[in-house]
Amino acid sequence: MSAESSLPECGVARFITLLDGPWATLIVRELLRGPHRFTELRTALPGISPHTLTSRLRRFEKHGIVIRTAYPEIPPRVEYRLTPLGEGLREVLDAMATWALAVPDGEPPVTA
Amino acid sequence: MSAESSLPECGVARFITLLDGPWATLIVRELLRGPHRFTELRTALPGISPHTLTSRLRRFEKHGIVIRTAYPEIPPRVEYRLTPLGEGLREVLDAMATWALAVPDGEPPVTA
DNA sequence: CCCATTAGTTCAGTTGATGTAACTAATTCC
DNA sequence: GGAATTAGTTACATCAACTGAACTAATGGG
Repeated sequence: MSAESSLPECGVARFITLLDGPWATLIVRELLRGPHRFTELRTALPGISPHTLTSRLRRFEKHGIVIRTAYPEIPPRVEYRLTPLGEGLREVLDAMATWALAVPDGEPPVTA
Repeated sequence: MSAESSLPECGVARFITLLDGPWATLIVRELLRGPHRFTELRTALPGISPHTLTSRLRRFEKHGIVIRTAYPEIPPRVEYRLTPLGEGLREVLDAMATWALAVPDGEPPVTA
């Protein structure tokens, strides 16, 4: 059963189903800067494994968030770019960043 | 080491550090509807374990996102409510929901 | 006296995601 | 001929988050 295809009705629940895990949102953040090749994404996201990167990209592709374009060259070249739907995430990430930057960084100084 | 206190500089990375895991965002969604007691939150979020709920709530409290108020009664009564900072998440969740609802639900019809 | 209630805590156990390493194809460069 | 490059894939091991059940305190009710 492709239960993974049926998204929750609640918008918020739906969002976190699509962009779960620590990497998904970060990948989108990079793609928002422009199209990237597989290796460029790996470089931009230190620590991500090719396995994880591939799985996230595949899911995005499946849901129409990114477009994968493979050029028949040697060595291979593949470009990932956001679709208009994916571009719509810019507002969400902007909202996230705006809010998060307002959160005090460390512990409030121990005044006691 | 309280490395957990130092948040990433990037707003987006910071956000997902604060609201990680599948439950964090859902808890905020509930709290956005108004203050809740511990048990009310458990009821509103079927499947969450008390352990997970407590840990999320503690983190939120630590970062000034929620306020925990314990009334010295028997049986105990504890109320969780968002701080003004936490209320600021309303815009973020709204953006998430708005975007996610625009994502087609199932597989795109096989037109080929 | 014993049970129910509330807000947790603690322990242990499982699952799923994530990372690591190695390996592939196909062509160009040396 | 052999190395390098790119975009993955596969298998395997690991790790952490999450769950579940049981247990705590303190008091009111039957």
